[in-house]
Amino acid sequence: MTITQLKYVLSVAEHKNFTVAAEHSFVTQPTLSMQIQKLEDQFDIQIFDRSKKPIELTDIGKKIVEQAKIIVNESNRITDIVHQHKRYVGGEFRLGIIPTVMPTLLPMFLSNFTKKYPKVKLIIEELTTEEIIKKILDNNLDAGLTATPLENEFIKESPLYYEPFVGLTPQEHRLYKKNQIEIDDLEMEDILLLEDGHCFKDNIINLCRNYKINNNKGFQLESGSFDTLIKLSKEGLGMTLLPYLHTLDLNEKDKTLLKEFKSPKPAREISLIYHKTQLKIQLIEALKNTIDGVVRGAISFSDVEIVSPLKNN
Amino acid sequence: MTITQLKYVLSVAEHKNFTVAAEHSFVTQPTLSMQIQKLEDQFDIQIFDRSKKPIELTDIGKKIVEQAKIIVNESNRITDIVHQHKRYVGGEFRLGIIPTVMPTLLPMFLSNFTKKYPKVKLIIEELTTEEIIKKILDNNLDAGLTATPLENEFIKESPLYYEPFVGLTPQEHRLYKKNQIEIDDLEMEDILLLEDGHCFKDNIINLCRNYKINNNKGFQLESGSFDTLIKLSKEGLGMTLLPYLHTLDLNEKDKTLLKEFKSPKPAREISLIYHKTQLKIQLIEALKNTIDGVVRGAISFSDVEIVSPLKNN
DNA sequence: TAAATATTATAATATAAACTTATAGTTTTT
DNA sequence: AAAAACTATAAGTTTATATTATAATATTTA
Repeated sequence: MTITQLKYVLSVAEHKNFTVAAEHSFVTQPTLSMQIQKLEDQFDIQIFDRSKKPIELTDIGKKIVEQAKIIVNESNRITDIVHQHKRYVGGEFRLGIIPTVMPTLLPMFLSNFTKKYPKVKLIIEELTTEEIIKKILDNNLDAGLTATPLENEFIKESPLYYEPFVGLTPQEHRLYKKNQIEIDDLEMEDILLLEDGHCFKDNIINLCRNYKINNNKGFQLESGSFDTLIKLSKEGLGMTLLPYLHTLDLNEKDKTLLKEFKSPKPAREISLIYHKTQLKIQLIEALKNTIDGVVRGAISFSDVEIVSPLKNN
Repeated sequence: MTITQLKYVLSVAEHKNFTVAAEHSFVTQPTLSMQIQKLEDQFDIQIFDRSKKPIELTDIGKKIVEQAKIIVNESNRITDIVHQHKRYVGGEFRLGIIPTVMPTLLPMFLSNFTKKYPKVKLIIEELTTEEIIKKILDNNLDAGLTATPLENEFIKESPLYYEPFVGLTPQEHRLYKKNQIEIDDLEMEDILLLEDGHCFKDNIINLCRNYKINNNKGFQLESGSFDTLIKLSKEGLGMTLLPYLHTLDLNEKDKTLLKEFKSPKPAREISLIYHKTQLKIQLIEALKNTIDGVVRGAISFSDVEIVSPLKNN
């Protein structure tokens, strides 16, 4: 049994296909077939049920895969240990970021980070929370930036900042006259939301849920970007809610439409999340500290109330 | 990096000598040197400081060794998983037993066990508690039978039975007339003890410690076997204390000299101990159940008070 | 201090393992 | 029924691992 063989097993278990798994392992398909057969022969078991299409894991195969994950993970940690000893912060780092955080946060820390840690190759993907969690669990991402808490037993969350929601009300809106708004003021019917998949939408739904359950508007209109929502809102189709950092980019005229919430301001918690096994932990720490540094100046609210980003909560 | 290389590193770390480590790994010394060099080159570090005699681990080497232990351990677990799936209980099992348990307990379960699990090759060693702990930690033993509690953070204890101490008083002894004895009756000066290294001796010392601190007899006489102690005792050199199971083997005449303790009887706790990582766990369970079965008939005291086997407690 | 001993590193070479290309054998899809 | 997709097998190459022989170096012993 070799670590390489175990990696091949994990790859096939992930892709349910020898050919694809081989490509991802940078070897040819016969290599993979042979090595996995060797492993199966050695223990006199079948790891995969090749009669099923797509290929399935056998019962014992599932257990082997679980243990293989542990072994491969622990063996990856050796590199971590060496890097830590050399105080070397480098290598690839795959970071997933949710769409509603990406455009505001990324520009704030990216150049800082790459200047400070030039040997790190940051590979950033814009993904939904669900995709990020899945990829972290499958070891296809090293960390993610998402709204929290997520309540996933295998994922560790390290909160970075609390970002209040800010209302944006058009002039003709019933709340326009108010200086500050309250959660009780909100009515789902006249709030414009992002489309499904954005956890920011779930944040808002959770925010309102306790107060108004019905959310059947006369029209259904969901967009993928805040800019669209803002435009629609200004046309009088309803109010909308923005994350605080997004409001910093608005022009002066639009800023007059903003309405802060009364304290404690409802806010979303944005965290760096990563696998509990904490691989590449020194890189994670570096990233955390960099973001902490840039965010501290821009955003610091003391009296906030965290709204969960989870669905069906 | 391969698991084999890591095993070589662990072997050298253990034996502090490439040549000896090679023998224990069943390869030649150049193989070991080369493979370890390859590992060192790959990470561009030195694992061993070869200038020191005997060889020492470098700082980073120590960390590598710790991680290597985890990886090797977790990879050994694959075999466990396969065996468990096949409901196969077999292979080598290395068990350490302390001298004061060996002669009484081993005959009780050995033939039962080998009959029930014919594919297991039990390798039994008589060792002191300290040796057993060390060997379990170094993965040179799979489990041990010792007095507990040991309070070792890496070792799990699974109590098997509670074995009361029984006094043996010669006819001319001041306690001979008593029907039952109490801890307060004991005086270290007239108790014959096993020699150093036996935890049973430490049991007795702990038993007496709270009542009489001074243990300076006019003569010093410590033996390695209970049989010698019994003979000496019968010659009038003092009383002695025996573990309950040992008293079952005495002849009828000697049995008249036995004195039970008043309830709650002071007793030692005998446990099956093994590494917290629980390798070969199904074999450990098998052994536990077998011993449980044979012991249940022979020994079952409900009202006992456990005496610690630890020194300086 | 020199010789003997013990120990690790290196070189040359053999053996074994891992990988690739080519292709056969299945199953699934069109 | 033909084409496509996929896995297994065979033959041959490359790479990795191991051995034997020996050099280099330090440590003991005489």
